[in-house]
Amino acid sequence: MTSVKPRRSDTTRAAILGAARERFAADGYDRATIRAIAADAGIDPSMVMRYYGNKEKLFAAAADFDLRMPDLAAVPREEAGATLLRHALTRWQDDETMFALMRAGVTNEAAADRLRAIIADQVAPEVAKLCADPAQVPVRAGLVATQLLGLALCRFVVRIPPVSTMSTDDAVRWVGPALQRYLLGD
Amino acid sequence: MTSVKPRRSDTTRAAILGAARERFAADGYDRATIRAIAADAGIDPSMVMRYYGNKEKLFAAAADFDLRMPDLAAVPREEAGATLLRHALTRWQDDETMFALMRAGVTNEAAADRLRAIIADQVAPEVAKLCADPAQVPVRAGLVATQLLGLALCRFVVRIPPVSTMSTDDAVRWVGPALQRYLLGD
DNA sequence: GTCTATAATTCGATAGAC
DNA sequence: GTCTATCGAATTATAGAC
Repeated sequence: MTSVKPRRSDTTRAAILGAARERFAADGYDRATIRAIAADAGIDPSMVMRYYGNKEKLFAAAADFDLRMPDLAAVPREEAGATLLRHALTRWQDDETMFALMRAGVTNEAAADRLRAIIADQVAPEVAKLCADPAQVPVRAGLVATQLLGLALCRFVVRIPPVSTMSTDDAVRWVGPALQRYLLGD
Repeated sequence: MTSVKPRRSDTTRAAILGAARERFAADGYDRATIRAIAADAGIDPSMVMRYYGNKEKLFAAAADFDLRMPDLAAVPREEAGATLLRHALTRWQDDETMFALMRAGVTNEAAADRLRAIIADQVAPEVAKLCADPAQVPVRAGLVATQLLGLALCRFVVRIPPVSTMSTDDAVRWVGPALQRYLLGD
C-alpha cells in the first residue's frame, strides 16, 4: 500500500463539499445556508467556516465545474451539434454543479464569472477546432451558450413541459440542428 | 372633467409597484428587500406591507408580464422567427419584468409558474397560428422558450460577451433562423 | 394614510472549551 | 479536530401612535 491513511479532516472536507454542491444546486446561493450544508454533511456549522473560511470561498470551491468537452474534431462534421448536445445533457445529470452555477449566476457575480469562464475556457476551444475564421469563435461559442444554457434552464431548472419531460433522443433531434448551425452554419 | 382625482394611496401603490419591479429585476427575489423597495419608492417599509400584505404577494403583483406578442400570422412565413426575436429583444428592454421573472424563477416556484404560464398563454397561441399539427404546438413553444430565455440569460442577465454586446440586428441575424426552425421547420 | 418602534427569526461569523 | 455558545447584523412582519 503506497497510499497514506486519509486524515479525518479530508473526509470531512469532502463531505462538506459534496453537501455544498447539492445545496447550491438545489437552492441557489442565498437560500443554501451554511447551517443546512453542515447538517447534510453531518457536522457542525462552524466546521464549514474552519475549512473554507466563509460562504463565498465555499461556493468558489464547490462551483468548480469541468464540462469534460468531447473532441468535436473527432466526429463527422455534420454530427458536431448532436454530439455536443448529447454530451451536455448527460454530463449535467452526472454532475449537478451546472445547476448550482445557473441558480447562483443570475444574482451572484462570482458565479456569473464562472459561467463566462466555462464558455471561454472550455467551449470556445472546441468551437475553434471547427471554425475556419478565428474571429468568429467567440460569437459562435456565445451562441452555443445561449441554446445550451437556455435548454438547461427550461428542461432542468424552470422545468417547462414538454421540454422538461421529453427524452434525451427527442431533445437531441429537436435542438441539435440549432447547435450545428452555431458551430458550423452559414 | 370626468376623471376622479387620484387618491394619494393610488400614487403610493404605483410607486411601490414600480420600485418593486426594478428591485426584483436587478437583485432577484431574495436580495430584493422590502426595505430597499420602500426606500426607492420614498415611503416607509410598513406601507409596502399595508398595501400588498407580504413579500410574496408583492412579487405576484410586480411580476405580471405581458409579452405583447406580435401577430405572427400577419407577416410572411419566412420572417416569423426574425419578427418574434426582434420584438422580444426590444420588449425586454422596455419592460424589465422579464428579468425579474428569470432572476427569481430559478429559485422561486411562484416565479417559475409565471414563466411557464407565459409560455403556455402568450407564446403557444402564436405558435399555434403557424403550426399545421396542433399536437406539435406545446413542443415548439417550449423550444422557442429555450432559445429565447437562453438568449435573455446570456445577453442581459449573465452578460456573456460578445452575445451581451452585439447589436440587435446581429442578434436577429444569428439567432433568428433557430427560432424560425422551431416555429416552422422540419 | 403614514410612520415609529419593535417583535420574532434567521443568518454568517467568532471565541473558546474539550 | 470537533463542538458549544453566542454575537451582531439583517430580514419579514406586526402593533399602535399620530
